[in-house]
Amino acid sequence: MPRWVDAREEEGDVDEEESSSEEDEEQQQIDPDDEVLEQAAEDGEQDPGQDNDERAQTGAAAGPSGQKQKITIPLGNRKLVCHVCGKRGHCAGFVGSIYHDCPFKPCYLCKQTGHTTMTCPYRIAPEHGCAQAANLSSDSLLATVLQREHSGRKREVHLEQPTWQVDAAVLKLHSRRCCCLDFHPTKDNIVVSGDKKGQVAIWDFERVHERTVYGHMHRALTNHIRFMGPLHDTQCASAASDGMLKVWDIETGFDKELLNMNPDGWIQGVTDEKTWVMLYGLDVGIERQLIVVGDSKGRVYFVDARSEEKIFQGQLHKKGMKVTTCHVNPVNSNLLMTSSNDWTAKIFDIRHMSTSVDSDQSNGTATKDPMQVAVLNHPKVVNSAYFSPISGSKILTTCIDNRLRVWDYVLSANEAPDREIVHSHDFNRYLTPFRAEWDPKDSAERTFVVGRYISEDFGGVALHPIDVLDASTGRLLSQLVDANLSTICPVNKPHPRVDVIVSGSSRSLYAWRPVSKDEGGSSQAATEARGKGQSTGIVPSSANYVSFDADDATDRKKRKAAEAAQENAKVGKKGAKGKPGKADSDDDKEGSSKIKEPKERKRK
DNA sequence: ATACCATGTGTCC
DNA sequence: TGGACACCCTGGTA
Repeated sequence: MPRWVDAREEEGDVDEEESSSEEDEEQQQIDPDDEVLEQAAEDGEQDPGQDNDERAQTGAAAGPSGQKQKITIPLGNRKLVCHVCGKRGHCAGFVGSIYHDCPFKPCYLCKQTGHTTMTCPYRIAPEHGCAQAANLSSDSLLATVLQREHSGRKREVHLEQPTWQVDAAVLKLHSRRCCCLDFHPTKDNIVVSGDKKGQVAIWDFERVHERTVYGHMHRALTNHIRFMGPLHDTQCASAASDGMLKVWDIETGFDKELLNMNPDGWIQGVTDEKTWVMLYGLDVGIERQLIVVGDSKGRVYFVDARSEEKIFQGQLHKKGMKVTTCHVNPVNSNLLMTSSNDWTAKIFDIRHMSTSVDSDQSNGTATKDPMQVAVLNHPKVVNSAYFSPISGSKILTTCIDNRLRVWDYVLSANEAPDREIVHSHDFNRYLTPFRAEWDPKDSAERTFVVGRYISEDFGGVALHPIDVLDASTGRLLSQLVDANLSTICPVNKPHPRVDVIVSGSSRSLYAWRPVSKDEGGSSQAATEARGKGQSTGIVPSSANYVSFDADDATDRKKRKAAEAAQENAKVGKKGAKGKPGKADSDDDKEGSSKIKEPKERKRK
């Protein structure tokens, strides 16, 4: 299916729809430059405004007015229309597994003009375009490339890096896309996840069928989940867009509301998007059992998990801007870092409370704010800001300007970052925001993990790898791909104790483990396939796949009937039963799967 | 198979 | 300051 075909075209009379696929291919392989130049000359007198008008017209072709003219796209004449810029003569889109940018748009990766993503120097550079922040400007691009050429590309090869492979996967665990993850503080094989509809799940990635789903922990997007620490290892805190901060038990599903920002609920005609408050960034200071949570209005709240009371509320970020993450320093729990849509991350010292500039005076509870120690300015929204996990002295931020920033010392946080790493993760709409996460097992505090937005061609298959990067050099250490995982993985977390990375992608969870070279499975094959330019695609891995929502079109009706029958029978429900995905069917311990529904049932 | 849609941020006026 | 709209390598459902 040609992904580049625009809906507008389909509304028009496409006269030669039946043009053969070879023809299509031929058309798309036209050198964009030639065609573009030619076309630009042709369109010389046509300004962008007109373009827009034309677009609007065609878009409204089916509108009630009916007088809009249909456009005709004579494919035979190679008059392609680009759905990105609306100009004719070229088409942005996939050709096979390789995406061709619109030549009139800046590079998707580094956002600079003059080249496309395919030829972006940062994409080719061995250090992933990593540069001292001061050097990072358009006129240093050449210098970056020069330096690369001087120092050689040998550093790209790092044999000691393991190859990662999906070891276990639970497909369609959630009913909506997965938004957050956290690992159990004491049990190495347990991960919890939350989804876009407020569903939370506990999954055992060693016994892949073992999972528990609580259907309606929240009534909206679960933004963050954090375990309450080893002494309270069945307790989780979660913050969601329904404005609730809850602490709940993973074994019973029993939950307590610690904060409800919208106590009156949604009142039709009164409540709107402006008055509704959502909770975003969440962290737990384990020692003090202090829950820190930010909301959609730039406010941050401290809640004492023991007394279950709010002990602080303050406007720490710009009004109306959401606080995307909160992080308590792992060594000095007095230090708090927040990141926000107001293009900053900030560090606070919560020992020193000073008179607040604009905290909420009305309820009298918040008259002082923690002392602001540093402001980390960014050119765009900051998706996340985390202290390094062991010493707490480094800082890693994810910003939607496609740069990952590293500060080597907290004390220099007020200055420019020590490193900026160009990396494709600018996408917030439709997807959970990407957040780069430190690997807590790396004592050098260099390794971190982040999902990649732009796809890469792996032997004829377009996949979105998960990148393991070195914060000290910007070097790409590993890229995790699997043939069965074709969707983007915005949510990734390295395990704090064992060699596991868990990824949340769409409704599914995947657990990756390193494999040695000789037993290297399909993922390695996939990685190699890229270099060898194999066109055969990737062999499915032999991982323990289990699906809880068999989505085969052929099975769908059967499943619905079965679900209906179950529903009627009103038996303690297990959800759509585990269907072994690929390789394992011997281990289908039906009895061990469980969906607990203490309050409401998982799905209809 | 295809249409549609939910959705967040930036920019322009 | 707020509304309109562009963005345009999504994933799921009807």
